[in-house]
Amino acid sequence: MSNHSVTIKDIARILGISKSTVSRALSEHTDVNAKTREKVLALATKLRYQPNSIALHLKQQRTNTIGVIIPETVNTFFSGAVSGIQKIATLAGFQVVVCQSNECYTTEKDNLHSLIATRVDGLLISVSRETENTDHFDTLLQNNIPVVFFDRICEKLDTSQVFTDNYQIAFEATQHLIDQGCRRIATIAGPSHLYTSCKRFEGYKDALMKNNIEFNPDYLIYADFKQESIERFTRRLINLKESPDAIFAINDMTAIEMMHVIKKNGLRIPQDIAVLGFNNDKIGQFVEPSLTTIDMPAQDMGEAAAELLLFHIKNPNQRPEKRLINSRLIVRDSTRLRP
Amino acid sequence: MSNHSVTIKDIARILGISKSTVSRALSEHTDVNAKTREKVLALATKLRYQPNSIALHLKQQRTNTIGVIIPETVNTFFSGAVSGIQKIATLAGFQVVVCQSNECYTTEKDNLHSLIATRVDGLLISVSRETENTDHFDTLLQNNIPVVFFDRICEKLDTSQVFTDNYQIAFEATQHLIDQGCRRIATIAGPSHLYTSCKRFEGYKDALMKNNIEFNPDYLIYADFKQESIERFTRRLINLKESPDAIFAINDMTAIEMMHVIKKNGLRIPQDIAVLGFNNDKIGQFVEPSLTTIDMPAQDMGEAAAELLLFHIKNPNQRPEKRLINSRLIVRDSTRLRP
DNA sequence: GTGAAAGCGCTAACAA
DNA sequence: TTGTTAGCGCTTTCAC
Repeated sequence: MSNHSVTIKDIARILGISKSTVSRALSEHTDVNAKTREKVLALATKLRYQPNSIALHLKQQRTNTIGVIIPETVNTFFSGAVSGIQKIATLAGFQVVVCQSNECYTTEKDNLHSLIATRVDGLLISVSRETENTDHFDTLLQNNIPVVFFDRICEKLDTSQVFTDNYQIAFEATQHLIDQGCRRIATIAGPSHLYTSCKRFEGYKDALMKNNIEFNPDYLIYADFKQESIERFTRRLINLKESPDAIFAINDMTAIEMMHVIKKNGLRIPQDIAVLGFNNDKIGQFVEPSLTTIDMPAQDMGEAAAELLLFHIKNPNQRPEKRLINSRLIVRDSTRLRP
Repeated sequence: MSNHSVTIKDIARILGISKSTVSRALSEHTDVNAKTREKVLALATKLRYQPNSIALHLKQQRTNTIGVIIPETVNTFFSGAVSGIQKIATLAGFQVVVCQSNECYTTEKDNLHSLIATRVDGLLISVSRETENTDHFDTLLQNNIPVVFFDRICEKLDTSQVFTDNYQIAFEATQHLIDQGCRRIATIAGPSHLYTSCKRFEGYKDALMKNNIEFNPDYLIYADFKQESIERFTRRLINLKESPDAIFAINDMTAIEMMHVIKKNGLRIPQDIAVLGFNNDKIGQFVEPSLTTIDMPAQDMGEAAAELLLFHIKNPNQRPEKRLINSRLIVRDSTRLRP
């Protein structure tokens, strides 16, 4: 039985004035007799009056809440992004409801519908690995619900988006490997319908092409991370007749696990195989050799996405915006072959 | 301009019946003429009617939302716990609002107040590292707002709590080090007002005592993780006249960083110094040597805490419950000295 | 400067 | 079975 919370009605009754006067006194806006206001304010604090936000929401038809759909929290990139989102949201007096799709298309749909049902004022979305069809997002556009996609965006949709230069940085990373003397560069690719995977793969291929290195399909691993273990496909790579001299992995955890397998098999890093990660997890500095990686500005992306969303919430009929956030290559020992 | 959403009023008007009949038809509960219901349902789906949950909340004085306050998301333990919470909440039709205290006392207070202000139906809390004074939580008890503390609990408060056997597992881990032949066991302790730190330290000390090993204050490091770097205090340990032969670290990240420093200084693990972590982060398997650690059932704790909270939300005047979830020691190479 | 009344969308007690 | 009415807590227009 929650403490029978005090309402403006109670205050009005006790003070012998009307609800509306109390409301006005509390809202500080309209003119109301200084003495009346004082009395109201005094009683309000005495009674620990707390405005009922639900009633406000109903009145204003807004919830001061933004919904977030991400693949999974237990991924430092996304938890970093969420931190950025929360920071901006809190500053603006908004709550944040976070849902995880667990990389699953149907869960993502469910998340979306439940967030819409609870009437969030806007959404921040990074799509799941499984999401090919994006029809479920049409509701947002149709109903004019503000939405900003970030990182794993949907290019086709005419909404605001915040993303990194996946193509550019993958190109740069591949070029770095080539500059170190690597020629047989393996990579792990996510599903081609996923924005980030697709762009990164293009950057990788174009870097090869620019350096007149033929793309070898044997060096491409499709990671669905479901059945096949990282150990298994790392072994497969190592055992190729012409085994790769570098691996451009999809994230740091995968890179580190691969390094582990490579070392177990008696190969040296980077001399026999150079390894390059993605994400700049803190741990990359402490493994041996330290891991070359790409720093993803997770927090910045979250902040940018949240700012953009708040802008759209406050200014309903603005055109969508695209915001690019730069990532950067961090070279460490796992790829250092030349001085 | 959000799409002028349809209400029961619209349906009623179009069908020429009353709002209440529409409400009843939709709620499937009370008896209403089969044909009327059909018509209502048909029109509702045609118009894509979505009940306005805000109105419902106002009516029912509940929000179907639970608030969560954790130190930080970018910590695999807490993000794991949040996953467990979300799983249970979703199943029960509840939303989850997560706030981070960033290990900061005042932020925790702010989080608490903003969650109370938005009228969450209950709270799940793991206190910040800075939180010594717990008076701010009294509001919850006074206003009868259901709350469950988890992991970093407040023992004094008469509320439900979910925790692991910190004392027991620290004892066991220390005993394991002793069984490996270690005698000079260093440890890193968090603030003594923090439940987990305190219990773990007691377990550590009691294990020493039971084995007639005197506790050496030189081997105790107070980690506030603010000014002093892990590198610096690892060095300090190594350079002691009688340097430790084992370190029981506070979490896996710290353990791994310390391992890095130890190896850089030419010492072998575990021969010169054994290292034991806490958390069972995935990465522990892939570092060299692989890291002995303690598996914390993060997801399980989150689930248990959420279940308990939902129970209290549904059954207002039940007594608080304490729930213990077991953790377990995972022995790997970083402490393996004897067969 | 203040009060009365309507209304946000919904449910539920009471009448018919 | 259905309609009327009141009310959840708040803001806001319109009188006075």
